[in-house]
Amino acid sequence: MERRAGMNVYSFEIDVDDPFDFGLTVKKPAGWHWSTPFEVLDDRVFWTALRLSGCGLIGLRLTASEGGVKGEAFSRRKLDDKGQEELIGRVRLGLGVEDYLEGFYALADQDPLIRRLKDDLFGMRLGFLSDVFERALLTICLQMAPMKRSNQMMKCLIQCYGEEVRFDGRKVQHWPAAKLISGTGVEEMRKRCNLGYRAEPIRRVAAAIVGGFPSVLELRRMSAEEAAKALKGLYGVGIYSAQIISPHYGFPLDVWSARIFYEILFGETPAEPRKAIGKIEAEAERRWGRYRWHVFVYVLNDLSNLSKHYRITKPV
DNA sequence: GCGTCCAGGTCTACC
DNA sequence: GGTAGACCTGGACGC
Repeated sequence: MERRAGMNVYSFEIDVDDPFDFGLTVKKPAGWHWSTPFEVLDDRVFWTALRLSGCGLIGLRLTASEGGVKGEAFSRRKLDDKGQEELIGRVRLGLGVEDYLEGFYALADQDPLIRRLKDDLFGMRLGFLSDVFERALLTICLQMAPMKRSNQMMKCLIQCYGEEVRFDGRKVQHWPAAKLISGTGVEEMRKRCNLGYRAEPIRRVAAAIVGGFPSVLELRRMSAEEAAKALKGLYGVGIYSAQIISPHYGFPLDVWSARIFYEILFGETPAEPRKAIGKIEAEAERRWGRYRWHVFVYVLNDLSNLSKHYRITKPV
């Protein structure tokens, strides 16, 4: 641990087995953020932020290295042993250190879709850095709204209620803290960020987090079923959102992804995608089994290439 | 310019 | 246990 420009800097290294592509992992081609929409990738260096339970918001600089990643965590408060352990656990989860890409890629021998995905996005791991509250904000904003409006709501939440951390000559804006949102009026949030009915579930999820709801690392230690049950207990979080938030592998189909997977699996556009979800889930389970989450992430990040070979409806 | 429709789910009431 | 209807808002679309 050293001091630099008024910040405590904790350096660490994380080994990641091949295949591993750092850039594809932290900045997925479809544009989904790894931790916050305001993080920055510049060649082999990535600046982002995350919130640790005992230390608040910290800045994170990650650099691709031989055999993995070198990291520096910038914090106002010194990271104690518990904080360091939490940090390493979160980054390992984010980098998908335990994703079993070899098993997924082995399917390429018999599945032409996997072969194409492997060629296009070789080394992309599936993890995400964000914690339960940030993932819940994402999924609630995605509900019943076109992508453009979802992005408007998320960016407004960050700009109106979020925090920023300045470190290493950079500034990164990050999601609001659950404690702040749990104490903010529903009506104020609704009007300020045009959240509509979503303001109520956002405040109630925040209150649950403040009340001791399990962190993403704690959910990881549970079974997939236990984690899903806990998440579905949150007001505003249903089956779809729970699968997005959970660190266990799922197959979270909404109307948009259901349409895409139906087109890929059955070669035609479904008249009613929502009603086809059960059929798609069954076929995905049969064809890809435990790797259906791998397929899900790879497909949604490879649509521009896949659309040259499959008839895929463009998103709204 | 104005009215209508509907979107990357979830909850609740009702049967 | 299954299902219809309501829910905010703003952009797209037709006229």
